[in-house]
Amino acid sequence: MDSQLLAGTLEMLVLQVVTSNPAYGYQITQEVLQRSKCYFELKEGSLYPALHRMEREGFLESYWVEAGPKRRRKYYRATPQGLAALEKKQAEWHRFSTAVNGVLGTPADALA
Amino acid sequence: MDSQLLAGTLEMLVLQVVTSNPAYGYQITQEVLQRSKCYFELKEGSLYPALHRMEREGFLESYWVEAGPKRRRKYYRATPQGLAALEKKQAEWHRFSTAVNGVLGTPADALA
DNA sequence: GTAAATGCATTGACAGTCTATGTATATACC
DNA sequence: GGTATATACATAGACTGTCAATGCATTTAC
Repeated sequence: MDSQLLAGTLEMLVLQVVTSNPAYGYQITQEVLQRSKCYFELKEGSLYPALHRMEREGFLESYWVEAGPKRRRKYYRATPQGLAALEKKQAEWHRFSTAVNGVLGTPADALA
Repeated sequence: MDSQLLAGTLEMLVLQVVTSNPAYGYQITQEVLQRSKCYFELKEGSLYPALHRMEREGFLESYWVEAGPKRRRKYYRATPQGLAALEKKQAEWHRFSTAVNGVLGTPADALA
């Protein structure tokens, strides 16, 4: 995983995951790990600041769930603003990757 | 242009451009602008530090060319190490974008 | 003659991820 | 019973890299 590259996409990835279903921190790391075929190994130092940031921005809501006598999980789900932000970020990602491939001269049919 | 996204790819884009032909700073910005269909508007504050950084790392070589009685252009070209770095960055970019699309659930045939 | 484009470069602000650390429970294995 | 690993949240300081702003100067178009 390239952390420089991650910078611009982390929020989009997290939003995408919690849009399918509400999820808690550790679960999000596992879900992203799995969907990316072990490419993205999210670190706590990146994930939690991002979650708190997006909650402050109104993209996410959170609630606690008891998961055993002494274990709590903090679930996050996307708000309507979060959904809108996700769509915007997806469109931006598409423009960006198209632009990069344009500079690289990559033919479209090489992108499988 | 999203500057967060740019972060991880700027060096690759510059290397790609000067690999085709040696180029000077302003020319690189125009070439990237054109190849990306006006998506990437490289700023001096990003480009020049990157050029100097890559020259220090041995990825680029530079030489001055007179372009008029009182105008000089500083051309950059990729070294063999720069070429190797470019190939590595391209492979990393490919893995990265594949991973992102995997998380987004984007089907391969949607990537044109 | 004057505005815009060309050309190189640096500085300080800012954003975002990383490593390292802290605290604690749950599980698997011997 | 003990120990290592996985689970679970969170923060602090280091580090990297882009940005806006600025500076200086030449060339071109009107």
